[in-house]
Amino acid sequence: MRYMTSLRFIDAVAREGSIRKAADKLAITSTALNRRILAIEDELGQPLFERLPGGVRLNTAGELFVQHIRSQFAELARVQSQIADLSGIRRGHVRIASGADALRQFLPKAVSHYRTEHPAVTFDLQRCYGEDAEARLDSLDADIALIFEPIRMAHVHVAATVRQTLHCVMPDNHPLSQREKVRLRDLAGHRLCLPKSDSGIRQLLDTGLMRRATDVDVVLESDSFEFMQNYLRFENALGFQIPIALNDLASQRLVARPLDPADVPPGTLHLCHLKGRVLPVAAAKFLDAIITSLRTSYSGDVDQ
Amino acid sequence: MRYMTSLRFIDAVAREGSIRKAADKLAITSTALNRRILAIEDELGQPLFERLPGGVRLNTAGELFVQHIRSQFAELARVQSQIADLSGIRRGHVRIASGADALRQFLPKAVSHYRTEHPAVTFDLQRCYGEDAEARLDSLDADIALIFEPIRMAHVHVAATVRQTLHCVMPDNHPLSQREKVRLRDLAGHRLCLPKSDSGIRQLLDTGLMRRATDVDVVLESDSFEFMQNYLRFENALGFQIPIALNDLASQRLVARPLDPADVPPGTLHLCHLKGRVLPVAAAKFLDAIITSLRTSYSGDVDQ
DNA sequence: GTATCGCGATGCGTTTTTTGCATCGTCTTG
DNA sequence: CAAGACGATGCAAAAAACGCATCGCGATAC
Repeated sequence: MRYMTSLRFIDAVAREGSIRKAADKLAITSTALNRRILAIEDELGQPLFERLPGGVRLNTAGELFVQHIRSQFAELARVQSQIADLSGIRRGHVRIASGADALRQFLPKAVSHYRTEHPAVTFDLQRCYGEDAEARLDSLDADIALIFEPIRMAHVHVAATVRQTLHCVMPDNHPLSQREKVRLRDLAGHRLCLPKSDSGIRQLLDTGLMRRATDVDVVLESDSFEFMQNYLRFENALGFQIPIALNDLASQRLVARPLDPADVPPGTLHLCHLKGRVLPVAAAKFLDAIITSLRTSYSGDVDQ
Repeated sequence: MRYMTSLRFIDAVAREGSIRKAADKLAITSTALNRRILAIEDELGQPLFERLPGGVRLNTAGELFVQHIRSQFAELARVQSQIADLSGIRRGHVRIASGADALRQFLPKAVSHYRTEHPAVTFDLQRCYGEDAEARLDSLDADIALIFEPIRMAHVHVAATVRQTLHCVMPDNHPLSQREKVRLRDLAGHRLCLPKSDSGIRQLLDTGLMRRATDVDVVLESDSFEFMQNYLRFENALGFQIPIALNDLASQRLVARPLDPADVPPGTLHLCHLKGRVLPVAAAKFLDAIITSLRTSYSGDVDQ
């Protein structure tokens, strides 16, 4: 939308922290950009940026205004999506922030399936660490977030949750593969690969291990399950993952066994959007679709 | 705000139902206006207006878009007000839709008092009949509405209510002026002036009269209490009003006596704004102020 | 302490966009 | 059937936005 150019520019400057850098990204000269900002500040009656020697930074008024700008973008997108929906062809753009878990297996399937039905809908998948997913909802850089334990920020709305029992992943010839369930005390004496401590899986494991004071042999920490998955065979070690992130382990000659819920409480995958926000049609429908799809895959474990 | 010009134009065309008429009002030529609209429709990828022989009319998409535009205006006003508030100036504009009742006495006092404290805040008082007040909230033409019985539309939020006992107004030498309270049966044999049937007062009276099947002598109906007030002495008749609308009756040699609540239920004055809307700071503060002021005047009868 | 570098602001000529005028085609109305 | 009002469009003038060169200022490097 042409008329929003100045607003987009301000948003860009706020993000870059420098008029010249933003101008580069926007492919205009810094003078043009500078003057647009001065013009808006003039109309508003007060500055939006503090001028620092190394660039600019939003002041309080600017903070408010940029927030307003972003919500306008989101609103416009919603209305456009709604209007497009009128013509029968659903078009639109869905921006998803997710941890690595859902990005592995579940989201690729879900997105591709949705796109076969609505080819005019495009997607933006943002891989997030820690509470970044929630932050992106907040800054309106994402419409939907899939977060596995825990929810830290107050103003996200959880549309649905999926309980996920932690699984222990191991080579198919590992002694523990004989068992149906793995208990924490079984882990003693085996080599473990753990996710890094900011991951939800790790936190669940830690509380379990803490409670049982189990002595374990952690040989490796990584935030890439990809890596771990390929590593396990070499060391004949144990990894951990939740069902939603598990794809065909068989082809890699791995198996997954659930951890006893008595030892490690099941974690929760949260499907969220920003509280109080009305999602664009495309995003709302996609959210519906994945909730339905999760309900069929994890029937008893989905709550709305 | 300059960047909103096109949006304001679209809003104007939607209201006027004709590009040429809107262009006149906006003091530009119809060609310029026409082209702006074509440009936006082009960007949006679909038309917003149906072209009729006598002008234009919003189509469904346009309906959605104009609604979006108006909410953007309101949002921008709110943010501006909030930003202005930061610098301590507290400027702003408050638009109030009200029935005649509160406009007589209460609002003039309240507005003038508020303006002594915040001289940079300006006001727009809209006198409304029937459900027009609610409609103006809905179309974002008003920030606050004061409505005396009943609330008809679903999407107004009632910030506070004031119970108002109906009073009987009469010349100070009228026989009924001797009583502390007036009962409905006392009205028999006296001449009555009633407000018109779409007024809240009339509806309360009607239900009361209906219930008691009281036989009354209605000599006059008017929707102007001003008129009635000046008329009562001539006929030695009885009028009806709620306390908030009563000003110095003494100077006109009139008195007011409450109707027994057993006969006529007390009415309710509603202080409303649009549900889900965040009011501009100035409007919100003013609303707070009048609620506080009502609380001191009608202590027991104010609910929030 | 000084030179240098990067930043935002500004004057000025140029380019792009917007506007107004004249005019067209269409539809309703008398 | 003619008159009037409406929105659309070609074209020239006016206005706005832009890019270039340059200034002043503060931080940083040496």
